[in-house]
Amino acid sequence: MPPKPSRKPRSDALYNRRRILDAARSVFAEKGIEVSMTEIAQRAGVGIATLYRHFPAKEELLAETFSGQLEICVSALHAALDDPDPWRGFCGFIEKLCTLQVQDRGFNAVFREAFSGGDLFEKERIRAENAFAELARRAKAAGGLRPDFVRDDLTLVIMANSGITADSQEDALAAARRLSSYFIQAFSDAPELGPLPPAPRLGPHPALRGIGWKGSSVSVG
Amino acid sequence: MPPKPSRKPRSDALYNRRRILDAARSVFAEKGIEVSMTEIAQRAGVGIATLYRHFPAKEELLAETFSGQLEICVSALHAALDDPDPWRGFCGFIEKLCTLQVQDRGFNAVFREAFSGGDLFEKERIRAENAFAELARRAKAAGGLRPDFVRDDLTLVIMANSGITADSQEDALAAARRLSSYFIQAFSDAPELGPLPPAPRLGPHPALRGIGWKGSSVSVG
DNA sequence: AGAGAAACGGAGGGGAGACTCTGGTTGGCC
DNA sequence: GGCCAACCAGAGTCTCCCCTCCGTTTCTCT
Repeated sequence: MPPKPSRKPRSDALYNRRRILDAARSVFAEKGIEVSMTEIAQRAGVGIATLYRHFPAKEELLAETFSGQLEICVSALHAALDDPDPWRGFCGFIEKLCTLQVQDRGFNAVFREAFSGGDLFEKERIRAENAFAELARRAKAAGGLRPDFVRDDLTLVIMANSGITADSQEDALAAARRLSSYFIQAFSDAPELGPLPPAPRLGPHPALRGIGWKGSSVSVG
Repeated sequence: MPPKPSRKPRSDALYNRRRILDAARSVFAEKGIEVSMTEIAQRAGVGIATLYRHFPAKEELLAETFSGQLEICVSALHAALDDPDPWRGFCGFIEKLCTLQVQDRGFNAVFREAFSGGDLFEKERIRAENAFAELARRAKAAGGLRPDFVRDDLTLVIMANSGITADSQEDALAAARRLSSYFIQAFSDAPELGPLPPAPRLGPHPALRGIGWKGSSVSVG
């Protein structure tokens, strides 16, 4: 189809689009990608039809919302590649990845999905995987990373980290830090007993839930 | 309420109850706890009302279905405590735990929920946590387990392992084995570069999905 | 074998969420 | 300033899922 020279979009449309994306980012980050489109529209202060005019399906809203986060991830990877010490860059990237992932429930889900078979960001994922493979190669050559580390271990880290949840940001962050620290020590080819970050408070937290059935306890009615 | 001396249940009722539990176990294991009650009833070969007669709420069906799995877990913990080498028992338990969890998607979700704040198996969870703390104490005292390992690190392992998925049982099992091996090496107080289990094939697997929106790709209709 | 209660099965109530249809409203170009 | 298309908003549809009501079947006890 030829590029229809449609007039440039109206200013209110651009304004609403921005508001929708901001609302979606914050709501997805806080509650995950299962929140309803209605809730996002309310948070953005627009009608549900306006939301669907800009993003005809939820998946497109997700893609648009998290492409920025993905860019942050990719630039963290490039920063790691620019580090003169590849092993230090590798460790920093693992930590940054875990941190980014745990601070945004929506990004966590989308990112995990992308690395476990989804096709949402397939092109970007493959580019990032290749860059990471290069980082791992250098870290093995320069020393620090164990030689039997493989590319799929990155997926393992992402999947494992995606399981981390807590009812407060601080707890989740502490858990992600501790997990990444354990991973890094396990990935090291000369493991010494380095100090771990403080232990996270993970459970029990009676206020979480999240499976979604009706009754809240086992009381038989 | 006094124990009403109701007559013993009918044979067909017991038969159906057994069929329902078998079907629930297999369907939950295969597809997770989000499957509909209708699907479980069909798999069991009973009507939906029969299912609800035996288990008035989905939560009760889950509890009944997975109490057996939990028992397996607890007995694995006791076996670990009976091992004359506490560190070996500890490592075996971590591996067994990861294996059990990844082989059953339903158990994975329920177990993860129990350890991250749910109250479904709260009593059993607390008992198991205390037993595990004793195992960890012995493993520290006898040598093997690093001294800064804490009880909540068990929750960390469970949460991390709950993130593992793959589209085949073998891949998931391989991933869980590799993850638990990494964990054990990170938990060791005298880490030596032991061999890892073979690397898992985790992604990309185009057939997974699991988020649950309508459109399957980004094609604008 | 026959009565009666327990169990069975499917239709449907109630709610939630993704997505559209129909008017009213407003910004951009002449 | 005026026209008109683009835009906005809420009510409505369609589907799915948890759970219940009621007529029918089947087991059990005598």
